[in-house]
Amino acid sequence: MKLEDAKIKYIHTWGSLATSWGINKTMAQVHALLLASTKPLSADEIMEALKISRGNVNMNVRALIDWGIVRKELVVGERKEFFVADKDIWELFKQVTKERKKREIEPVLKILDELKSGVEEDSEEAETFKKLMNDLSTVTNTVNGILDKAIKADEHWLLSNFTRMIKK
Amino acid sequence: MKLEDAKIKYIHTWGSLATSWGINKTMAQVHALLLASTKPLSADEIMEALKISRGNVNMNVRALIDWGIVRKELVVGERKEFFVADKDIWELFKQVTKERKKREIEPVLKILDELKSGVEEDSEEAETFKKLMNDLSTVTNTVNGILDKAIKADEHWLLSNFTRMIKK
DNA sequence: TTTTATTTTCAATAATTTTTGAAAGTTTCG
DNA sequence: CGAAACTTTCAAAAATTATTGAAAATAAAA
Repeated sequence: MKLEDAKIKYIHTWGSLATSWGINKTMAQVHALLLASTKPLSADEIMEALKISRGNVNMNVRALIDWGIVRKELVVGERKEFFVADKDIWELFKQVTKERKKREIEPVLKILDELKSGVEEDSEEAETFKKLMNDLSTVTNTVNGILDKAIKADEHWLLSNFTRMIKK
Repeated sequence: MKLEDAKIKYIHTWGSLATSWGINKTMAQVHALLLASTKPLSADEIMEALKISRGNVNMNVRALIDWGIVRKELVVGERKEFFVADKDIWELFKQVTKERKKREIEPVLKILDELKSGVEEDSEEAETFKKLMNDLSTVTNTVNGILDKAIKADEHWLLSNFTRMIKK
């Protein structure tokens, strides 16, 4: 397979994985492109590579920066901005995990707790409901805790400790 | 707070969490409704509770059954079908994890491996690319392995073993 | 300061995903 | 069998989400 074709396939694959996990496809593709690049890329280069508009590049690059997984890099003698993605994939994984936890999981946990304690009634139905809120909280909290640990862990810990643990 | 209001808020909350993780909102809401119900519900009852069409109920209930998290239940003396969701939230978590792994993660791993070994070239750029494929594989494989373990674990193992491990 | 390059914004448009609802298909019952 | 009860399908419509592109804003250079 030619490198160019492999890159295209990789960018598409990553984009559709992202889509099925609720992440904008173009955002994932811009990130994938930057990951695979040996040098910083300008907005024009991203436009050209992914055949997307300037506005779209701008919005998605901003979002990636906001997520903490892409940064600006100055190129000497150039006036425009260039962008790079950190090549450490563990760092990426941790950063994405951290952001999603913060943005999506934690607010839900808060609401579940409010609902659990907010209902005074104690009919059978209310009890079922409270138990459900409690169970959902427990699972979500456990998952949240595991993710916390993963975020704090270093690569070595994740690879050895965790990996050893999960191999029966 | 009144139970009815709490239920509505819970169904909405769960629906929007699902949306941000790439799961259809209505599907999550139907599931949430069944979870919170003390008795099996018919298509008509779901339509009424969520104010959605018959076709929509049918499609989403089918999808939930396909995911293995909802099942039909016969109600004596009734001709129509009734649906229930398993109340064991760990079971739900494991089932959803299993399906997403199978449907989304594993196919991507396969492609990453193909791409890693499929490129013959060995320029600097090709090497960067192969390293990237390798790193993405490693992280994805590790995550996949952790999920595998979670799927096989029983509730007790998850709660004690895993929880203890993740608490510093 | 003025000009030029570059980035940002955002209303309009396009693409995608979800939902509807009515017709067709099934199943059950008399 | 035929009718009634119920479920499924799917093309069209609606809703949501993503993208464009040109104008406005900003920053650098002259």
